[in-house]
Amino acid sequence: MPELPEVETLRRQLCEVILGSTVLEAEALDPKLSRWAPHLRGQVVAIRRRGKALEIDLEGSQLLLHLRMTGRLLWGDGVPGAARLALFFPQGVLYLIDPRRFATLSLPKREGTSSGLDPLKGVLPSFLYDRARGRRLPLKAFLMNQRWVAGIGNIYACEILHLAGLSPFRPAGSVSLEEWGRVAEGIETVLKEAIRCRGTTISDWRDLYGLPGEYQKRLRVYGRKDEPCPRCGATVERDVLSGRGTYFCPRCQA
DNA sequence: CCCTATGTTCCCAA
DNA sequence: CTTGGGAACATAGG
Repeated sequence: MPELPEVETLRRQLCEVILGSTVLEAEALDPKLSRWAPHLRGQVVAIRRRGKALEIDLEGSQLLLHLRMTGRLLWGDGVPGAARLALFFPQGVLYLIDPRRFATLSLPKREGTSSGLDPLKGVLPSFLYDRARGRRLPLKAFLMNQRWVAGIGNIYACEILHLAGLSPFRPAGSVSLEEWGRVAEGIETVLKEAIRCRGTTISDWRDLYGLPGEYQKRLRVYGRKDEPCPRCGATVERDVLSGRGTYFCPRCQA
């Protein structure tokens, strides 16, 4: 579920609640995660976001948490259904909830240059142009590949391309420098606005306190098949691209 | 039963 | 070796 805005929302809320606090005990409710429980102890020294993943520094260890499709973090309030992990703090309990059990814990790899840019730090059109040159994969698949820009998933890719007025099916290598400028602007506009809205709740995304986000009210095309395009009034279409539902306006996304 | 789902990784063919 | 597409992972809901 979570893309960059949702993970960034969680990161900020986790900093409010557990940064500097101490994990007294970790309990793996899902055996798939039991090997990590012993590593989850001690003071929380830092919480960073790497693309869609959270990197958590504890006194004696460093772990990378990726929520994948249905992972959620919830602060306190009794044991929720589909809980896979519980972290006990003096002031409350943090649960990892994940019905499909795709979420992963791992040891972060130290790599700076080979991982994708963080879109919140600014993306240069020339960087995108250079990386896409000669590639025939669809523009939307390029944006969703975490190796170039890290954090964009299916919903926000659709929204960014609508704002930029570009077809998701365009070969990435055919996009001009001027058009990449519109993509870069769309990335910044959409992701920052979505963070201000605390993410997009279409089915099950909730923030750390169980509250839904607000960005679903602002979606331009995602989930709006057969509705009018907010820019030109043409009918929004849905197609499948790289196995993912893809929403776009056939008139103003060239 | 069918299809769909905010993600990543592995396998395979070109 | 590189590129891009599709299946797999596991579960719930329409």
